[in-house]
Amino acid sequence: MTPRGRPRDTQVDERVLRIAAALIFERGYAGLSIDEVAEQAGVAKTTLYRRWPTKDHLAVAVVARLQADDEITDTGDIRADLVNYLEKIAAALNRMRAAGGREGPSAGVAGELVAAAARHEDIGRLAREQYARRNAMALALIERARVRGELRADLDAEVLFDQLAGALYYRVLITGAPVDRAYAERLVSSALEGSLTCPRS
Amino acid sequence: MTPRGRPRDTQVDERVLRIAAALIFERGYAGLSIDEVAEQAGVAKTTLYRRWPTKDHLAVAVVARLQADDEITDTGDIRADLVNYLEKIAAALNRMRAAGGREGPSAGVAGELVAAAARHEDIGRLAREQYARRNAMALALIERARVRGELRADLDAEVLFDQLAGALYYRVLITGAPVDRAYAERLVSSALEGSLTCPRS
DNA sequence: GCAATTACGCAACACAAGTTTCGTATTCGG
DNA sequence: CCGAATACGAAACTTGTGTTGCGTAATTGC
Repeated sequence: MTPRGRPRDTQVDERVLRIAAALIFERGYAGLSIDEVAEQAGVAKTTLYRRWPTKDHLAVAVVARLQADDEITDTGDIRADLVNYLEKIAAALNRMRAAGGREGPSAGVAGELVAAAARHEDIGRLAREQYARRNAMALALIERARVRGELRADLDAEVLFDQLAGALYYRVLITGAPVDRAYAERLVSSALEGSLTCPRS
Repeated sequence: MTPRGRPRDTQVDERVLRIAAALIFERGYAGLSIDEVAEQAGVAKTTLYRRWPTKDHLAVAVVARLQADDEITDTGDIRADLVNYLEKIAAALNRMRAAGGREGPSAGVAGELVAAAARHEDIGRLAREQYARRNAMALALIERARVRGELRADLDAEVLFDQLAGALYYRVLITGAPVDRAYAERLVSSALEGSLTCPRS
């Protein structure tokens, strides 16, 4: 079952992704030119399009390979675990936001990737699978804390994670406010402790 | 201090926005062509670019004019008020998501607008001003509830609103999950009541 | 070795966003 | 009425994405 025809040059993938990463982080998404990548990589444009059908796909591939697989830590202290996890997400978001050398509160490359997921069904599906994987890890963490009595029995874990992750994305993508460890701590405190004067009433 | 030269034809703005709205909601952002809008409106392309310097600006203008100014209701029941407010935000998001006739969990036009805000400093600034206005109204609502004793005195109002609005945006833009009134109720319950087994400990 | 299959490079092309140039049309201030 | 300032229309142009056609190279199955 070996593939029939001439095999692809695997060095091309490596070289192209490296060059594209340099361009996108130096000049931003708009500064990433397919023609320039092809020229710098010494390949024809058709060779690029054989691997990544659009510029969006190439950009997603570039960013995807930098995303360290966020491993989750379970120390038994749900508050600390959540803060650590959110800090990893925030770091990834800040990396993407910094791409392009912007200074202001721009969402940078992160905003373009959201649009890419909206434009192409396959990118959207891929992204949702990634988020589902992450979500499952976080839900498992929350579930363990619930079982051992740290969290309420009638907890809505899905909503809790939406609240935490959503607040980070909202600030980066929409309001442009900063996200750092201090914010993650405020966020977890607020979500865990609630807002009512007299809860469970 | 009347402007010097020939005045702009105000009918053009109206006609162009109407045509652009029809195109963007029927065929999505990619199906919005400047050339086609100009042709259908019976004006030259330069006339469009005099008013909206990029396609992104035109798209933002189209969507902005449909956004009903979300008025906030203060019934004295913070839970009900928050649910109502979130439902209005969700309705606006669902409208944008529906644009383009997609079916799947795509973010539709909403994703493109996020990218537009990331690409153009002025659009980003405008958007942040809008969100700041909305945020201020929500914060005032929360503050009143806090003063009358419904909410905790040491509440972090900024984070609370990020949690609520952020979860909605996160689902629409990132995970593609649905947002409706039932979800808004789960969200408010979770945020208000907290997650800890024994809060204030 | 030979046919089928796939990859590659090259060049031309289609298409849309955005720009430039230039001639003409309005409006205001004097 | 005249000149400055701005708007409009038409057309050519630039740039970048993405496509197509074709000749050539590499690999597999036979």
